[in-house]
This record gives sequence, C-alpha cells and structure tokens, in this order.
Amino acid sequence: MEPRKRAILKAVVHEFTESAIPVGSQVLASRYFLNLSSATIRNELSNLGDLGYLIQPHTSSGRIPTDQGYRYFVDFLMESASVSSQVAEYITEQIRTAPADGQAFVERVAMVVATVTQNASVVTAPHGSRARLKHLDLVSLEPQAVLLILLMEGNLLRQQVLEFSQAIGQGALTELAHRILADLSGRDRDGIAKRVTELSAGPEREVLERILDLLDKFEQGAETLVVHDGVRNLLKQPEFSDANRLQEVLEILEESRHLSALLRELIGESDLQVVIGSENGTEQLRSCTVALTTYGPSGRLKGTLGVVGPTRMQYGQIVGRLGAVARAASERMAEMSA
Amino acid sequence: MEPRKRAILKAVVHEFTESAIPVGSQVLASRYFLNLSSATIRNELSNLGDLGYLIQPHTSSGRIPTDQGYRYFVDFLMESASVSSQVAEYITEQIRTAPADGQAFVERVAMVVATVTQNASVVTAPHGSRARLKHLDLVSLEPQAVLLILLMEGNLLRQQVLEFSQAIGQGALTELAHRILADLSGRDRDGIAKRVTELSAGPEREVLERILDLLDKFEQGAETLVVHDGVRNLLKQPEFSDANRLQEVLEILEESRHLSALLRELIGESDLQVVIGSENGTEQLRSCTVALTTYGPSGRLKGTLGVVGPTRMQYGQIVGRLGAVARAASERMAEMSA
DNA sequence: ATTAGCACTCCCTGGCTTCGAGTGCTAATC
DNA sequence: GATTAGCACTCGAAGCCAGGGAGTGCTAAT
Repeated sequence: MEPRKRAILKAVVHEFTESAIPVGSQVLASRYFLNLSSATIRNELSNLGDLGYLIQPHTSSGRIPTDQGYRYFVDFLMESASVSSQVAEYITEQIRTAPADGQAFVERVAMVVATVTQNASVVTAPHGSRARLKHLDLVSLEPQAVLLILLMEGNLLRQQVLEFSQAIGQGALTELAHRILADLSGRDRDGIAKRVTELSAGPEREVLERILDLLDKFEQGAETLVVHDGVRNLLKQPEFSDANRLQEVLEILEESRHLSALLRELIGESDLQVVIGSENGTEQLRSCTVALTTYGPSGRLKGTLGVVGPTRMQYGQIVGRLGAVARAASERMAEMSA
Repeated sequence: MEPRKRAILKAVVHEFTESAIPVGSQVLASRYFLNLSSATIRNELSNLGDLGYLIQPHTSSGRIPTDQGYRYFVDFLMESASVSSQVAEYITEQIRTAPADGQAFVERVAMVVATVTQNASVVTAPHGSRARLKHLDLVSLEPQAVLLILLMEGNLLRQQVLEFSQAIGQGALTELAHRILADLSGRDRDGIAKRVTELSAGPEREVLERILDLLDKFEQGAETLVVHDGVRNLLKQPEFSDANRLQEVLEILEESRHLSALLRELIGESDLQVVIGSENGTEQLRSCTVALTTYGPSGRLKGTLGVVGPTRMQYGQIVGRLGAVARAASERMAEMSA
C-alpha cells in the first residue's frame, strides 16, 4: 500500500479512537495533512473504502475503520506507546504492594490492568504443566473425608476433598502427607505422573492419583482461575451506552468457564495477541477487541493478562501498558517464588 | 392505615414491580378491584400520594411507589413467596454439587443467588471471631520468608507471608507448625489470643501473633472475601438501560473494599435486611434496593448473602428465594465441616 | 361514601422541515 | 497525471407541531 494511504488510514484510526465520531476529509486535511486538499483525501478515503479498510455508517458521513482496517493498523502502523512515568510508577507501586497470595495477586493485577487501560481486564493465574509442587497437606474432615491442600509455584493454593475407602486418622494423614511431600516436592506434573506408576496400590498411590487429577483439571482449564475487573470502565464508552451490547459481553466475562476456554484458545503460543471484532469466534464479542499478553516468573509458569474493550480502543497505548503490567507482575512473581 | 388503602398500595407495588410502567386507576379497577370504580381509586391514590407512599412521574401519569411506599410494603404488606419446586430443585442441586473449597463455594452461592433472583448478587464467606482454627502450615519460601497457611472453619484457606528476623529451615518450620497446631487446633480467635499472652517471646509467639493479626484483618473487614455476580441481569431492567445508573452501581460492586464495609454496616444483627433506595447511606445506591440475609453452618460462623437491584424488584419472591438459598448453603456447610 | 361525567394535562408518536457535515463527481489547474 | 475547486446531492440530527391517549382532579349526582 502506498505510504500516503497508510498515513491516512493511520490518521483515521487515531482520530476515531479518540473522538468516537466518524472522521471526514476536512478534519483530516486540517489536522493531519495541511498540504493536501480535502478533495484529495476524499479520493484516498474512497480507495481505502474499496480496499475494505474503512466504512461509512451511512452515505455522506465520515469514515470509521473496519475490523480489517484495525487489523492493518495493529499489524503495520501501530506504535506501542511508551508508558508515562506517572503510570509506570502507579503500576510498579501497585504490583510491589500486591499480596503474595496467588488469588489475591491475580485480583490485584486485574485491578491494575483495568485501571491503566480504562477497559475491562481479564487475568488468569500463572500455571502450566511444568509448574512445581511446593507443598502439600492432608487434613481430616470426616472419618473418611480428607481435604487435600496443594501449594504450587506461584503461591496458588488449591484444595479438594478426597473420599477414602476407609477411615484414616489425622496422625496417619500427617505422616502420609510428609512422606508424599518429601517424595514429590519440586516435581512438576510429569514428574508426579512418573512417580505414580512406580508405586504399588495403597493410600499413598491413591492420593498421588488424586493430586494428578487435580493438577490436570486446572491445566485442562475447567478450573483455571480467571478474574475480571473494570467492567465499569466499559460503561464510559459510547459503544456501550446501549445496554444490550454490554449484556452480551458481560455474559462472556461473568461466565468464567467460557472465559477460560476462550483465553486458552486465543493466546496460543504468542506473546501478544490482538483479536479484533469479528475475528473473535465468539459471537457476543464481535464488536469487541481482546488484547492479551502473557506473564509469569519463568518459562514454566505462564498466565494471561489482557483487556476486553470496544474495537475502537487506543491500541498503541493499551499494548504498551499491558506490556508494562506484564513485566512488573513477572518480576514480582519471580521475587516471590525465589 | 385503612385496609383498603393498604390493599391499593399493595396492588400498585405488585403491578409496578412487574410491568415497570406507572399504574393508573383504570388498570387497578379492572384487574384488582372489580367492585370499585376508577374514580374511587383515584381518590385513594391521591391520598396515598399525600401520605408519601406514591408519586407521579408527571401530572396525568400513573403512580409509582416512593421509597417510603416500598418500605411500607416490605414491612407490612409483603408476603414472602413460596419457592416453586423447580427453583427449589435447582438451588439444592447447585449447592449440593458446589465444591468444598471455601472460595469456590462462595462463588457458586453468588451464581445461584444471581440466577434465581435475576439480579446482581453479593456474597461473603462465612466468618466470625468465634470461627475455629482447623489447620495450619508453615512453608519456607526464602531463607527468612515463610508462608503461613491457615485453614479455618468453612474451609476457607488464608495465606500470608511472614518475615522472620532469622533464617529457619523447613524442618524446623514443620516442627513448629505441628507444635502450634496441636496447641491451637479448634480454638477461636479469643482462645488463640489467650494462648499468646501465656507464651514467652520466641518464634512460636511470633507466629501466633501473626496468626492473630491475620484473623483480625479478616474480621475487621478490609480483607473479607466478597464476591458478586449477575451484573448482566441488571442490564435487562429498564432502570439500567441508561448506562450512567449502572456505572454508579458497578463502582460499588467492583470495589470490594467499599462493598465489604457496606455489607458489614447494613446487615447488623438482623437475619433479613431490606434497604430501599435512599435509605442507603451510599449515594450511588440511591436508586437501588439491597436485600441481605445471613447464612452459615452455625452461630459461630456467619456469612452474608443478598441481592442488589432496582428498588422496583419483586420483593416477596426475592426474599423467599434468598431464604431458600441461605438454608441450602447453611446445610451444605454444616455437612462439610462436620 | 361512591361514582359518573368532563375538562384538562402532559407524554408519546409520527410527520415535517431545516441544518450541516460530508460525499462523489466533473472540470479546471498545476 | 495528480491535485484541487466547485457544486449538487445525501442523509442523519435536531427542532417543531399536531393528534392521540392515558391519566388526572374536580364537581355534581347518586
């Protein structure tokens, strides 16, 4: 595409993401292209329309970018904005003072992302099949019911009730927990799986199998911790002044089952993913952009962090700030689990 | 107040909570009072207006209840609706299959409340200064940093990082945790406080003091677990078709710090609390009703469970269903921690 | 005390007009 | 050949007006 077309597309996206009103040839001429006449720009706009990058809500209105237009912008024109020192300070301060508790930490991250991007945020706790077991405990509830407590890397506590076929006292449980912990501490999922195969039947093997179950459940996603925040920010955007739009989005956000599956699908392997409007397989998100990145203390342990907002979002700024939060959160976690 | 006035007020509230349109004398005459003329009803409506129970959005429109009108309705006219067997089944099924994990359990309860009331729900985990310690663990993170894990009644796990003045190995920590647990298991906050005073300085006392800190922090509220769900339901209500209204409410719901303070203040000692519109001290909730009840497995352990919705809510039905959920959740918890 | 009758109020709706920003096209210009 | 001035045209937004209707308050009759 010719440089001038690119420049005009970029200007349209800039202008529209800020003002939310369709942009016409005159404002472009007067604010961005002083050496071009509005007529010239009209021609270019018309071409960009033919190429599928821009659309007119109705004849004789200004242009707004199509999903494809945003896509081109994000892929080729966007500059990831540097983060102002004020915002950077806010981020580091909030992350520095975040609690070490895995759940609470994730909630703090979600709050920070929502605040600095002024959109809705979505965050999953760092996890991964390579995450290592840090601690484990067995607590007797009823004669045959036992609470299994797992502490994984990332200080994420998990609990699950196990039903034993016969009663075991707390003393025996404690002893059992010790033995298992000594055996498994520092192992990841596969390490534990290997250990299971080596054991003969008995309570120890039973517990190990349940631990594996639990880990797999978290990994396979149904139970992955996903929190969201900042829905209130979406209400400030004109595209959500109509309640129905927001309702669709909320249905996705509040159903964390859907959400975790969605995130898993979207983020794939890449480090930064921007999914624009109809690129979302999910019907309810067709007017939203989801921007995601990963964070975590190590390669073994990765969480997802991102925003959900109208396709008309300030991509450059948001990508920049997402990165800043991800970096801060990763560093903090590395300290925590050092 | 004369019986007939009460009947008419009741009819107005019924009609308006269902239709959301101001109700006039004719619909009342034709649907509720076949033996009265619309003119008679007009007189009564006018009187009810003078008494402050009804208001007209504009001259020559039907009446809608004032906050005071709803208050009278709730105090004297409302019949807590019995829960249909279908809904009752849904509730028991969802609660029965809820995970034993304290956090996840609360989230399930919030989901159920939101679903059966079709409003936004708010739920806190059962807690209380009389709750008993069930289990405790110390895990070494860094040489001098130790993760304290507490399991309280209600299967609510809490964690906090302790910084020790000197390094302690995991072996010593495990031994310490055992000793403390043997000492404190089954004690409540005051029991632990008493034990602290009896101990001389040392790592054991240090840990006990931190445990007390942690417990008090949860009780005093800043850290009380509060979850909400069902915001999407509010969007179906016409009073929130205007995004600004919803934004105010969301600011309260999403700021769980505010929320927990609010709940603590509202619920007081009573078992069922309905706070209507401007009765809310909180400015942002002036057009909302908050209905709360308590639940928990025992007198020692009480959580709050309730809804936030427009003042025009179906009070009878909602109160009935809140009660049903509270009962189911209480029973389930009693089983869990038996 | 109740009710029929009636004038009145005020919102809602739909149609109409005006206004203006923006367009596409054509012909002139550089 | 690209650019631009000029111009007719389109279409939504906003304002205005009239008609319809639901609902009221008041008065007089029952």
